[in-house]
Amino acid sequence: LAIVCLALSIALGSTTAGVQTEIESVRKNKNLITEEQSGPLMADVARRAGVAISTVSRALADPGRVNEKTRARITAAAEDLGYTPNAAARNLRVGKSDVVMIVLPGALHGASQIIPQVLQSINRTLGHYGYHLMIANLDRDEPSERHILDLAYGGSVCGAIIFSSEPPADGNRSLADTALPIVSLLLDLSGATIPSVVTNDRQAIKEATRHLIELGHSSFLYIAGPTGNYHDVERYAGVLEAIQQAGLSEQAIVRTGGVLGYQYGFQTGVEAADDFAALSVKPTAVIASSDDMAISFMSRVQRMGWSIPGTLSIVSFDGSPVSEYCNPPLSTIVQPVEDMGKAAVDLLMAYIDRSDNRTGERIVKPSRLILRESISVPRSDH
Amino acid sequence: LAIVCLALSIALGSTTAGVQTEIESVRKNKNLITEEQSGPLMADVARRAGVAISTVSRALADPGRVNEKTRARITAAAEDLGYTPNAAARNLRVGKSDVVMIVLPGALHGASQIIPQVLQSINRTLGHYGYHLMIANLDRDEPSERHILDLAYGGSVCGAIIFSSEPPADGNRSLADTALPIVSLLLDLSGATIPSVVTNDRQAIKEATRHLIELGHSSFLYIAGPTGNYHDVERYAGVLEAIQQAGLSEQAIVRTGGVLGYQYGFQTGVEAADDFAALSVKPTAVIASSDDMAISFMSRVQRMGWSIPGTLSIVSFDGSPVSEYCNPPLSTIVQPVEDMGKAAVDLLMAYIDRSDNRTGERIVKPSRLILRESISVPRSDH
DNA sequence: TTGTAGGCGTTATCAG
DNA sequence: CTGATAACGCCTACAA
Repeated sequence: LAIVCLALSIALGSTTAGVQTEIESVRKNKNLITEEQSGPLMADVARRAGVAISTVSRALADPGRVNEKTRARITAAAEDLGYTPNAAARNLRVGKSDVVMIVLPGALHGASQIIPQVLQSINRTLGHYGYHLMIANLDRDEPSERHILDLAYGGSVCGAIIFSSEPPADGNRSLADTALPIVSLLLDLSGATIPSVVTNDRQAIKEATRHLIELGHSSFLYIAGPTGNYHDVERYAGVLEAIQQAGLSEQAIVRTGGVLGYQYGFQTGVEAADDFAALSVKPTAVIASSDDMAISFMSRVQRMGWSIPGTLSIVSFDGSPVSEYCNPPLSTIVQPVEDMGKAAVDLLMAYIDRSDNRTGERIVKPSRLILRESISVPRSDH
Repeated sequence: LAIVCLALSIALGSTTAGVQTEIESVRKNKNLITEEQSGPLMADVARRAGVAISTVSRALADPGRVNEKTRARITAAAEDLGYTPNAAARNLRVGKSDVVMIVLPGALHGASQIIPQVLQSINRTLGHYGYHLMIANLDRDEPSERHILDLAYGGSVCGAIIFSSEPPADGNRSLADTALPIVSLLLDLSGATIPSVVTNDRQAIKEATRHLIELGHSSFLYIAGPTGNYHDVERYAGVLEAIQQAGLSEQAIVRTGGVLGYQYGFQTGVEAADDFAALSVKPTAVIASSDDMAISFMSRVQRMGWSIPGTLSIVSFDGSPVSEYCNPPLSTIVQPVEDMGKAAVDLLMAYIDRSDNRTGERIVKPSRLILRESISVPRSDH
């Protein structure tokens, strides 16, 4: 006990002998075993300001409802003691926490490049609202999913953002079935009544494809992300629409990739390069569903002797920062990740505040094609 | 109330009429305003299993100290009801939370490439210990730092990992002064009695430099990270040691970069390329303190007509996944990020469990140079 | 082995 | 405008 108070008085710096006894007296009847470091309590602040605990609570939470003079005394006392309210106690009392969790996919696929940006944007926006961010890594195994669900069902979090993955579930519980406010980011789950913030995958890649067609390309290699994945479905559909509207048939596209379970997209790009090499008749343009794939594909294909964009044009999806510094600089569809992160938080906050029942709202933040040197007119040797 | 119970009985699926009344009766005297969704309570489980609340608590926390038969009844009841303990209540009672926070730097510098890996490694290891991970984004401004300190002082977290940044502080509080267990990751803060998990920045880059010297290089461009930064200091020192041991003078090194405040390292690399172009006598080798810098530098310098490694060799630091797919593939010093993340968690857990006073322990996980095609013997035209 | 009772630090209701 | 008081849901001596 002496050590605790000594430390405190040192921290407080100066004439704090009075404080020491005050705190000590409050602590007298505490269980001596549990007693460790925990900081000053609201009771300590109250004592120092010469008011009741409840008044301190009010002064701190709702400064309007307390006399200006006493409020000043109280905040001063709190400041002096370095008081910080105990979050667990508050959460327990009000039945709600101030943390939101983000569920990240275990395998990053193409997403690895943009995760730091998304996290930063989300966390910053949450901070603005006074909330904190908890990470839940979604390895698709039982203990990991249970861990996540415990957070939701145990009241540790008051909302969740699901990043590019399906809602986790174990035997009898599922994130989707909770009353917990949820927003899906990147994946469109609005059909399952989960509000979603997405980009226009299909439209954006359709326009990129149309651009290639206008340049004269008529045969394509499409490098797919994990088959069946929402993004894969949407993006391939976009390519197909452009092809068909140009009067070409689906035969104009060679599909490769599609393997599930790679940690990064790079491996897919490497294999796609081999697939390309094995083709008897080579497409003149490549559409990759992530920058990672495009980057490793380019690297391997250049090493095999093809030149980009001389004999092969390439465009991909993500807009990762590194794409600008590839060789050649990569044409890519830039996702507005910061916008999307912010929008997801705003949407989630709206659901939390109004405690609305969930609707299948959907917000679309358009992506935009950036043309760089990886694209040109097709080679003529074919 | 009826709605709540209806939802519950639907969720439970089958013959739950009895359950409904049980839960209802427990809830009878709850404040009807606060009442929202919150799941089944321990009291509900106790009632259903026909035992006292304390017995349920024991059965769940310490299965050994309860009769096997009643334990089975209790876990069955908990399972049926989909019971998940309330985290806030438990934390309040035991005076400790089960979440650890990671403090991330606001500006990512070179770190952007490895953050997802670190996060994943840390979160996975924490999950193994039964802990959760909270993110604290360290923008260097007052509200943001206060936000972080509230987490620590409010008992929201039971430990912190500081990733490549200085401990945050506001007026009277500092993370470093807390009794909170802290581990520094990447930055060596062991001198300030903060246990640290680091890599051998100096030694690793020294060996890389020595390798360049052995190939015949004797003039270098060093692209620095933010000046004064720990990594910058260490890495430059490593380069210098190698140079001097080879009998060369510090004049053999041209320094560039060093700007603080860039979000990514790419910008630094771009400027370094301009600096390189402006030099009247060109170095034959480049040492970049992050992959980001090296990548954008290569891109720009190649565009200016220099070939790599023909006229210029380059090596950098980080070992980001993309480095393998650069053009040419980039020689880089790979940091064992997953190892380091795991080690940081293990170390933190040790401090939490033993509630040791902090010592200045330091764990070094060696980095390793990977040689790829961006390095060769120097051009002879000089 | 199980039940009873008290308290963790807040907030919110109710009188004064 | 302020003070006393009762929960919030769980854990843990202590008693049975």
